[in-house]
Amino acid sequence: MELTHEAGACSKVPAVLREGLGWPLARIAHAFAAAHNEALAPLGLNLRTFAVLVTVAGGAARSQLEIAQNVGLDKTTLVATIDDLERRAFVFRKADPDDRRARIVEITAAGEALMEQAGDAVRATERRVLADTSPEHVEQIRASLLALLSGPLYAYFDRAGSCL
Amino acid sequence: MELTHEAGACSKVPAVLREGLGWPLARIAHAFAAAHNEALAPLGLNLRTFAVLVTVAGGAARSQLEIAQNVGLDKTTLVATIDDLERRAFVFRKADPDDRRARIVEITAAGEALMEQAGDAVRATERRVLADTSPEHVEQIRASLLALLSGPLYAYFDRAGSCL
DNA sequence: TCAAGATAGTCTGAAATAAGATGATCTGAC
DNA sequence: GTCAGATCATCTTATTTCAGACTATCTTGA
Repeated sequence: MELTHEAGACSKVPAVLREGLGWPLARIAHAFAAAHNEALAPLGLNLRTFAVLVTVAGGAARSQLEIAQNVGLDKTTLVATIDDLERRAFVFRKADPDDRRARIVEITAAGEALMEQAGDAVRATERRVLADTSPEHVEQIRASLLALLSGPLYAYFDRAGSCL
Repeated sequence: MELTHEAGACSKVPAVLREGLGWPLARIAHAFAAAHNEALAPLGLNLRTFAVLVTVAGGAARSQLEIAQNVGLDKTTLVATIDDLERRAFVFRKADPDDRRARIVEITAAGEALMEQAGDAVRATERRVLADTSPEHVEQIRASLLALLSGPLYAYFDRAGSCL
């Protein structure tokens, strides 16, 4: 049935690791990230810069800190990420009139265009990588994953540190 | 229902990210790793050293490279990890009589003892973090995740690079 | 036997990561 | 008003990570 590769790929992995959720999650998330990064590389992006770009575009996040928290990045890492995107003129910083400590980050026209392309690439990658899995099943996995956050795992969700 | 926190935790996350599997996987895997690392820290271990320790103990992996591939580590990273464990006398390297290039890594009695403790800690963490999720559901998620490897994602699974 | 290429482990250096410190600014209690 | 403490972005620094080079060894095929 479906688990063809489990034996092949994981048979030598100790039970303690295979039986839990932590190790499978880590490995599969890593594989996913690799697929996305590969798809985004031709555009000069990776999963992280893309995530920041769309978050900036969305406009839901006011400050840089808020962007970092939404996406799941360390504040220090975000500075470098914005620097990178700003250097290439996909976003720009401007002063926040209401709070002179804060910087408002906005997307440029070039950034919007790039984001469109990148969004297509990301969606295409998801489709390609999940080609063997029915949309219903994917949706079910997604819901299950997000549901985990309702439990005690939530305490670890918004920790500092970069997940991308 | 179960998705209480989805709105709270992810409402500001752009749809492109939330709709796919890549970003949720990354964040949740990161949260899981944080929980495990926290639990293992008092023992002087982390998810990576623990994974290597149990793999060595399992004896299924002959060489260092094989350990690295099973666990999902870069070979360079593994050298440092083994160095660390060896310095603290939890494992030791010995010459492979059949291949003088290779080193056989074995666990010590102290390593076995530590592994027992660490295994308990890891299992307890999984239970704690998944307290709100039924064992059947957990098992279903786990099976779904591993099943993804039957598809095109498998190509990215055994890539070089450390996932832990 | 020898050469060519693959493979195991290690080392090096460049890049990425993140904890903590810093300077500027805001907020609230008095 | 002002002072103490919180907050935003950034910088500094120590650590981690990983690609690529390197040595030693094995394998294969002439």
